Amino acid sequence: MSSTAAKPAGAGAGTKTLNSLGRRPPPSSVSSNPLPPEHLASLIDRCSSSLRHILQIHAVAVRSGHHLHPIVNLKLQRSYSSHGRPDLSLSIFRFTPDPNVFLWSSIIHSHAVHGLHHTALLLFSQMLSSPSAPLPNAFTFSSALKASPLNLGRALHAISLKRSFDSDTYVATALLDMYARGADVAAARKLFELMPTRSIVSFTAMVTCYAKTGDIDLARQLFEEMPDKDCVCWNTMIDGYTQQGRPDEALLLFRRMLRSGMMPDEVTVLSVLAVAAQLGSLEFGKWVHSYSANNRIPLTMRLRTALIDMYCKCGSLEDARMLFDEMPHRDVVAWNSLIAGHAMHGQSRQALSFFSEMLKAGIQPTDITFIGVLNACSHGGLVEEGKSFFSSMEKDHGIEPKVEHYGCFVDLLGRAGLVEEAYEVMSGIARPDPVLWSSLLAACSLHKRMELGEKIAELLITNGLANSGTFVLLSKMYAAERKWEEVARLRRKMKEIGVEKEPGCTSIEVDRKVHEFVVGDLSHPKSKEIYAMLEEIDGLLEAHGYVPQTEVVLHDLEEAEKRRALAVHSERLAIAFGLISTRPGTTIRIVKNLRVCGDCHAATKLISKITGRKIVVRDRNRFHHFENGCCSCGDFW
DNA sequence: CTAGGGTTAG
Repeated sequence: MSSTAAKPAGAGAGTKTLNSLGRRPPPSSVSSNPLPPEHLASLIDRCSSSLRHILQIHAVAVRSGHHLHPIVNLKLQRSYSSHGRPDLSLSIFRFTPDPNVFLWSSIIHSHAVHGLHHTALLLFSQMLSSPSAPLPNAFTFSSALKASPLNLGRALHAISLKRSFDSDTYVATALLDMYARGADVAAARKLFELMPTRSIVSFTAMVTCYAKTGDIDLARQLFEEMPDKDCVCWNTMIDGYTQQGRPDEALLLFRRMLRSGMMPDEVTVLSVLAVAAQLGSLEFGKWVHSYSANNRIPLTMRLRTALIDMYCKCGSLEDARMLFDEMPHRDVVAWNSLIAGHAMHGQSRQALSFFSEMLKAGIQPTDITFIGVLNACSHGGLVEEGKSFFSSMEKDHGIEPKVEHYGCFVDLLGRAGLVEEAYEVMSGIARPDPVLWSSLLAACSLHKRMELGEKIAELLITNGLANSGTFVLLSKMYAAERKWEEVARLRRKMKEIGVEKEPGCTSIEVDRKVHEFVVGDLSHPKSKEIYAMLEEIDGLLEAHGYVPQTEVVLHDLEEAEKRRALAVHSERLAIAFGLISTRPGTTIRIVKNLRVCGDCHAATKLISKITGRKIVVRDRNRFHHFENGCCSCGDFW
């Protein structure tokens, strides 16, 4: 056997490895420990779940001089990688005198799976250029492909053809995955169709490709054609719907998965929690939480963080906070969720205090952290703090503001009425995003800055960047000034270029069932009771001095008609349904797909006072907590 | 003894 373990260089190299791990160096002479390498290898297999044990076995291997035995060495390297320590894997590799093709393939793979694509490719190129290194085989190629971008991947594809690796189903699937990542659907499909044998894995890779490029229906079609389904392909399909913003279909598929007897894993739960978060469905989110606890899904960092995010987005900061406090360690992602969560609930001071706690704990913020921080400032109207955070992100933390940060910043200035200043910030950006202009337009609408608003809207419309929101905001400004002919002109224009106003829709969850309402909805089985309740509320509102803000209505109607139009907004229907179908004193939680309208905001404040109910409203932008006649947003939103 | 599909935060 040509084991390298006997080479004298090995022991010295091993000493360095251990020193770099901060462990005691081995004795200078090889110990008489009789553990044979085969025994060590099986020990590694059996202790693979504990990094501590692996480190101990590594020490024993060095003491007995077997650490460079090719199998022991490889298994140690793989163990470190599977524990998320490619750094330790690399250190083993560096101290191995003449790595064989197994170790080369494995070290490239270790970096590729951890997203360290650059290092993986660097190692691959070292392998190709080093005269003493072995020739790469199909294993090496499939690992290198995992780290390859489209252009390099095409070159590797050519070499694969030349060396007939393409008939290897693993290489073929890795190629398919490479094209899928590079969004070359045509190439991926061709590979898939020409594959001699299609495994469940290659099917899943193709389904992923369709789902990621937005063709979710084609993905579904292929999914249904799969002869066998495992947990991964269910997860792919469920998450595809989630990512495309089709939570209802994700949910239906999840239910079907459970019925079929397939056991969900952590990834399924992560995806389904995102569904709960999208729907704002606290009951369902809680059900998923207890489901995962009852079905032995390990409560990993990722799962805890996804739960925190779900609880924030479903309106329960208390549950989010409890989970956060129970975390054994908190990484930046967990902090980000907590900060963003408090920002979206308008708890700006709390969010900022979490941010400073995080810095004190020595956690480096990321670009995402600053989105939460700037959002907190924006929702709280904290202009000076916002400016100072915006400038400090690059200065103190070396994070260059992205378009999203400019979005938050422009929003912050605009909301506070500093539209000119916001305009100046925008002018300083090379390629301002239409989202930024829309945000500024919203500020102009809010602060009745007609002239600038018109200018921005024109800019958006003439550049083909306008969406329904652009027209609605502009219409709102004209309607406020009673320029009905302008409003009508806009409506014609919308028709002409085929933009449709997104219909407002509000949902409420009662007894684990989601009820949806649109404006003037009569389709609910309890419509009669709902409208009776609405009428009762209207009477009470009037008695409490409520005056409808008819200026928010975008049609030139009689005053009485405007009032009627407002009274049947989707959020009112949902609240009325909540009042008749939940116990007195309980909190009513509703979710609206658009921003809550000014009139409904005023009415909801009063309803909370009259009925003594807390009402939590999630709109497109943030949460409003109504209690005893006040809203947590302080009427600033 | 090495290889292929799904993963959280705005």
